[in-house]
Amino acid sequence: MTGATSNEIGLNAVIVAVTDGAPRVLTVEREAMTAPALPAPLDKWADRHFALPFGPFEPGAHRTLDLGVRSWVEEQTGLNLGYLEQLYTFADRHRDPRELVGGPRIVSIGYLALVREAQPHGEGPAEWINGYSFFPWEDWRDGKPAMIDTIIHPQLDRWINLASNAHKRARRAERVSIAFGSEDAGWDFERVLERYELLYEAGLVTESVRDHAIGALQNHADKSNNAPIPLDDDRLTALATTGRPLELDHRRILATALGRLRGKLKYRPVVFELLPDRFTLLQLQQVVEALSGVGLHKQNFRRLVINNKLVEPTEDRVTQSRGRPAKLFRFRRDVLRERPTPGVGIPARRVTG
Amino acid sequence: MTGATSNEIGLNAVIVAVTDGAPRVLTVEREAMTAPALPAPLDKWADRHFALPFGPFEPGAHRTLDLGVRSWVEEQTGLNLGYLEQLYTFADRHRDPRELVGGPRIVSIGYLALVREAQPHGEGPAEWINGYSFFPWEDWRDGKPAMIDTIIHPQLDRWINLASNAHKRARRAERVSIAFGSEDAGWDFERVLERYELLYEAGLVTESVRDHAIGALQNHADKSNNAPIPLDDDRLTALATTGRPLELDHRRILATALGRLRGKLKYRPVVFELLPDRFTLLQLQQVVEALSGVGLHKQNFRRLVINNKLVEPTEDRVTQSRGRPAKLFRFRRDVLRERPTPGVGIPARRVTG
DNA sequence: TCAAAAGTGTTATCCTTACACCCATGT
DNA sequence: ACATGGGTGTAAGGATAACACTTTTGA
Repeated sequence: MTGATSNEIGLNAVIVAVTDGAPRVLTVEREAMTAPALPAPLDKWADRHFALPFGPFEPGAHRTLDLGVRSWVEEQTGLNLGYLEQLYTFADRHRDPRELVGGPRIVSIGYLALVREAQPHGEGPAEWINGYSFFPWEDWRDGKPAMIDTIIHPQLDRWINLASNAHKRARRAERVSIAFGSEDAGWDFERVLERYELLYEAGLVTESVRDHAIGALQNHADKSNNAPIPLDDDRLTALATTGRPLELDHRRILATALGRLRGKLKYRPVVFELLPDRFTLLQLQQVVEALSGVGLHKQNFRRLVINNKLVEPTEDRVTQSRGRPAKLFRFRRDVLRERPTPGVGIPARRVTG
Repeated sequence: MTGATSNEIGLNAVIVAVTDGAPRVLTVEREAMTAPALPAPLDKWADRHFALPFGPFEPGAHRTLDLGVRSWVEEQTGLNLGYLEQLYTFADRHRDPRELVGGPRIVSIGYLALVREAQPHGEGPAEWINGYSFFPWEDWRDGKPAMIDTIIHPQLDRWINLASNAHKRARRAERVSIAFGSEDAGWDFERVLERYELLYEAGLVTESVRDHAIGALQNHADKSNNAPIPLDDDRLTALATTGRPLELDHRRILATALGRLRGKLKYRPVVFELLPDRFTLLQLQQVVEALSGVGLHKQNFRRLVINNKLVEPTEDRVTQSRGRPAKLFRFRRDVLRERPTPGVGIPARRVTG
């Protein structure tokens, strides 16, 4: 039994903005907490280590968790958070490997914050990073990413076959087909977390190799007699393409956030938290596309948001645009009172890939 | 500053079953943590004090939070939980009033569990209680509860007018109309938490009076110069009809659970966790009705679940029924693989009230 | 004049809702 | 026979998705 017997509460914030058509996530750089030597194609991540912003929960100072997050985010980055939502509380054993050397169990309460633009931060080594550099398989705006068929699926198939009996193979196959789609199903863009967890379990993300190396593998389901996953060239190539790692289980927290945000788009008007007061319909569409990771059908998108009375036109028009000047719209706050679930709707373009 | 400077982690479980057409919640009875003298119509709650089951999080013994919940629930009640989902983490100052006398800040991680039937518990003073006795205004199966128009709305209107300026009154009015519906909006049965919080703030539930009496009012927004809410006869009558209180903020946790469960019905096949392996469509409908709190249109409900391929018929039929024997159906697990959001759909009957 | 974007119109199709009706069994 | 619940048919209305097309600007 390696379990810690005390615990500590931390707060983690996933702070999201959308700029230049990409979802950006605020990260902080810091010295690595745990840096085992990693095999060659993964050493590109060896120099700099990024984490989600985090801070302690101080019961004496913080009346609520929300206020706690707001307060240290402002201190650390100068950002004044608008929309803020509790995500999930993470507390798995060994999520912080310092437990292995006597450290306490760290319970982290994850938060999702949306800010209007990626202003530069106040002080401290914070940096806005494109969200899809952590999840390259999630961005379908230019069609299905090739890596899904060339790399992920073959590796997952191999992982399925490494299970120790037919029943376990079937379970793995079912999970893969739910998470990554199949003939009859298709891609469900909300299942970000399920996909990340599957890749972690299948040993296809850097964190998985790292945690394994230091004896702190998160998912213990595989203590069973499943065959270990050989670290051969194919798997190494795969590992080099599955995106940028984060410290501890922060990429899992980020996956939780992206999945939640994608789900929420459909039934709550959260996009507007990321847009200026007045915006064009194209801007609105591009923000939705950036977050949902799918390309949208322009005409139908416009009609949906207008028919659903989510926005109202203003008198003004954009001038310095490339084509015909667009009307500026604003969010119609009254929908909140009128409709139970005022989301944006995701009329996806047919995927050509 | 009355803030505690240390904290402790607890786990709370909302354990739900549906029996005899009512959603049941497992509660434990215990000596009151805080029992101020309450005005007359409220003393019916003075004898016995109920709370949600809770237990400590033990980092040494519990590999994950989920496993922690499962383990002490089994110990305390003998129940073997099936479906289990993390709800929310509660940590507001004074949520446990023992903080006022030097106790630590208690951070509670709330869980929702669904069990197949309300079997009697193992040991300990646990009891299954009808969920709507905590939220009488949430049960619309026999039409709109009269109390909404006769009691809640008048009292909320009064509360709106107690705000100190026009802007605050407008904010309150908007919140009321979103939570409780209005001409253009209607009742959104998922907003259970918003409604409970509004009633708490407006001083219309017992907990609000209790917490005020001991100086631990949860929502501090009203430290402002809003007029206090007079505790006159009308308000006392209202308080006597707004349902059974729970210890601490457990009714808030319960409201969170019910809201989440109602939302989830629509896009995840969670109902089946509450039903036996094989069931009739009427049973299925009644469970959905019990949870969502609305009556459903029989024919359309049947077609929806069948067309959506959520269930498949078995060979067997029920025999001891009143009318024609019904086919027994079972959950079609394959939908999980086939459709992204396999929920039940809520084709409500027109409300006649 | 052309590219780039804004914006309109029109279908086919599917899903939902509502209503009407018949069927099988126990009392 | 009739009450109770099981079960089917159908048609109207609305929302969505797919398509084709026009308009207004800057370069």
